[in-house]
Amino acid sequence: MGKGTLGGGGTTMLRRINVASVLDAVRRSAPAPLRVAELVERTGLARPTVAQAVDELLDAGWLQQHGPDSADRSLGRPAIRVSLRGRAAPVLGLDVGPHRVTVGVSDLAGRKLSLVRRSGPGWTAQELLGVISEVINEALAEAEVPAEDIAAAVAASPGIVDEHTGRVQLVPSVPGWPAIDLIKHVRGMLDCPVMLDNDANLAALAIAAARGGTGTLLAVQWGERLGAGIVIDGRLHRGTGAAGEIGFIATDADDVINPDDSRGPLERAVGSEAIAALGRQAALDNPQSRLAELGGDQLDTADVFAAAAERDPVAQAVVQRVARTFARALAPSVLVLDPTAVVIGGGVARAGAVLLDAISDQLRLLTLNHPKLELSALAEDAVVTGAMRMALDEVWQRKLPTPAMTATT
Amino acid sequence: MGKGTLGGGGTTMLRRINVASVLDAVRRSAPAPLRVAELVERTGLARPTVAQAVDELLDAGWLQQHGPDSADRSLGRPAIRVSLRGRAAPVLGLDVGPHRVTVGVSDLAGRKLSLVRRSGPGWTAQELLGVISEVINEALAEAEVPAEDIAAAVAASPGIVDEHTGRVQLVPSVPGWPAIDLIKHVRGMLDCPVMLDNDANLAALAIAAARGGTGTLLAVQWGERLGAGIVIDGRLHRGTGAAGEIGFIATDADDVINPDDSRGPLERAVGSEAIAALGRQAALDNPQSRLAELGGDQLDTADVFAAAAERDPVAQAVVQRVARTFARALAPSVLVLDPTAVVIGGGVARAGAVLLDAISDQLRLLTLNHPKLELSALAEDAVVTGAMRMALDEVWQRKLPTPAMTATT
DNA sequence: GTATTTATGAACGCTCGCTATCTATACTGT
DNA sequence: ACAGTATAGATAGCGAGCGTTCATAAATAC
Repeated sequence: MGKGTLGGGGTTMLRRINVASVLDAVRRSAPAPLRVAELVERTGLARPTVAQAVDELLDAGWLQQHGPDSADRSLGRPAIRVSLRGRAAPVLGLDVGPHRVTVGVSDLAGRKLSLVRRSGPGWTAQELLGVISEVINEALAEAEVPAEDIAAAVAASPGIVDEHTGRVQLVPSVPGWPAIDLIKHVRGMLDCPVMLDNDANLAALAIAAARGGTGTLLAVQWGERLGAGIVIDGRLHRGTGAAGEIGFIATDADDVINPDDSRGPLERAVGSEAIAALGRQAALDNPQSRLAELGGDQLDTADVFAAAAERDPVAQAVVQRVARTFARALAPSVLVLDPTAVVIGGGVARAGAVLLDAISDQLRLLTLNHPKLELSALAEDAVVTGAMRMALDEVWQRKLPTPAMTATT
Repeated sequence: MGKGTLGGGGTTMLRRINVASVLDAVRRSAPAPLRVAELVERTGLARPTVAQAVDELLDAGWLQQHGPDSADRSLGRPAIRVSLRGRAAPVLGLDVGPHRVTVGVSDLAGRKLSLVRRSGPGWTAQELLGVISEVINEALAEAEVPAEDIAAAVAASPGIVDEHTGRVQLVPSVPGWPAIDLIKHVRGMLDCPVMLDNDANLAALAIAAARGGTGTLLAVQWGERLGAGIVIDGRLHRGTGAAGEIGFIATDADDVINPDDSRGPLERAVGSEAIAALGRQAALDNPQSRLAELGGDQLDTADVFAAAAERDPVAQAVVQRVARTFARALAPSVLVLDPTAVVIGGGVARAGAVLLDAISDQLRLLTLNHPKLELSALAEDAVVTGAMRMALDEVWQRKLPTPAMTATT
């Protein structure tokens, strides 16, 4: 950094671009190590250029050198192979909910270094901050990463999050929640860029990453509340900040949103609470049914799906009704977005094929292109994984210099 | 172009980047001409670099030189000023519908050079091709642009368009429509990249461009049929190819899509035909009303809105019902997309404030963030304008070398 | 043990952009 | 009318980076 060629493009920018190009090539093939010759081929650069870039990246700690692996025996002199040194810039993801705090630490290549969960019976806002600190420290210790090494952190919170101020706008069902300043708290521990985002958004990001780069994904988080994240070609769609709030979709012809109510019509109709309530009612009306047997007095959402899986007609009717309501609510968005896939995660996703097939049948009647309908394979880790993913994106975007022009407004 | 440094990034790429950077700066300030000193400031490059780039661009015909304008008298030697030479790469936009063909030619800076419309009473597919040729030639003549100069062309067609093959998938109400190969026909006349896209998409692109760069736009085209285009931060959202098909949103609790029917439930409920039908029925039921007076036997969509504007309660009830149905259908998508603005264009948009206010009232009851609701200012030219816009984007994307890395998959 | 294959390392020449200097032009003030 | 001054354009020298080429090292196959 001898000369301060601040904004524009000089010859030193060219070097940075090429170094970035090499780093990017290594990243893409992670975790497989690459030979220099392969880098030459993939980047299209000349060998000395690549070699120089590799040296620089090795010095800076972004790459690590592998000894010639015994398995890779070819003719000629064995090649030096390099791969991403994940610990160069580990990132931290944080999933905060009223009843559970999860923290994950990931290395640059996206490998999980640690994952720590802590559940509790509903903390107050003050207690929560203490728990968060503890869990973060545990996760750091397990990953053997010092706090000051963390290059970026992303926290997930329920509710609508203002992307820039990092404040929670719409309140989840915890008193004092919007008052706590998660970003400030985490930044006090980590000294790195800290971002906050909606949990459904982050889950969507994780699922999209697992599915591969392109296409449009609508990822629904379905539990007590209902939210969705939209990922288009790898980028999160935020709208003005409240995109994906499917919980507030009206279900009845006369439904109206009450802004003071923290739950929306669809949540009241098919949230896990509502499903359990429907089940209880059906069990009361049909005391002989398998559903009534299974559930007993404390009939649960899971019981409804279990009974339906056992072909209990009463439970099946409930599932049918839930699926119909959900599909009718979602169909307009599917028509408008025309997503490649719709993935359902969250607690209700554990219902499995019973629910999925019913929704699929309904959705097929209401849409033109029928997107793939799947259950999230990531289960409850989706949100933390997405948080780590977003932190990773942040680090890479900072490191791989987006060529000046595109950024220029 | 001395050495064929094919893919990678050498020193010649650097030059290209800088030239592109200069060109981009000129483009942004179009149509205002720029002094070299201003270019130096905006690009952050050194003066000799800019000077060389300007020379090169002048030689290549992308820039044109202005004499020192008398108005701009400052101290010192008068500066040479350069601006975009629009005719360096003019583009052509084409809007083809069953009853109307519109062709526009635009220069690089987005100035319209010509716009030719031709209406007819429903051509056959074969006649249509002939009409298209004629109108294109007229537009070229009026713009004084030889056909071989056109750098890109985009055609708009109703129906769902496969982005890559350029085939129309879903059939509009013209026999033989999907059989005609618009792209092939136009390419035969122009010898340049020709693309085909959905008309609602292109209208959305035009409206988004008129509104300015960022944000999410949901642009509804509301006529006999209903479609919408989605533009996110200047980029069109296509989904798997059929995004924005709001015409197929179900309106009644028992609606189901019939894939063989070319019109969807919402179109049957609130398309301009349906509005007119509702009006006729209301007039029959209330022969004394202003609506019945206005419309007479041949009651029209426009009559309904005219009567409503004159505060005829019968017509107002019809408008209210249409607005309610439309808002209920659109609300879920507004919740999911959370757009910055919803703009309504197409024939029904001529209804004006009467309809808009009614929709706005309904939508306010059903969404969290209330997007701006507006009527399209572009009226019937939206589609051609969008087609030209997209052709322009294509030209610029080809000319401003997207730096290798971002493009690499 | 020799030949072959593959990867590494160093030296040369090219192009490009930046800094600094010089020249050209027109307005302004006396 | 003439000199002063301020701004813009043209030119030369410097430094940095990339690409090409040649020589060298290491391991495998015959």
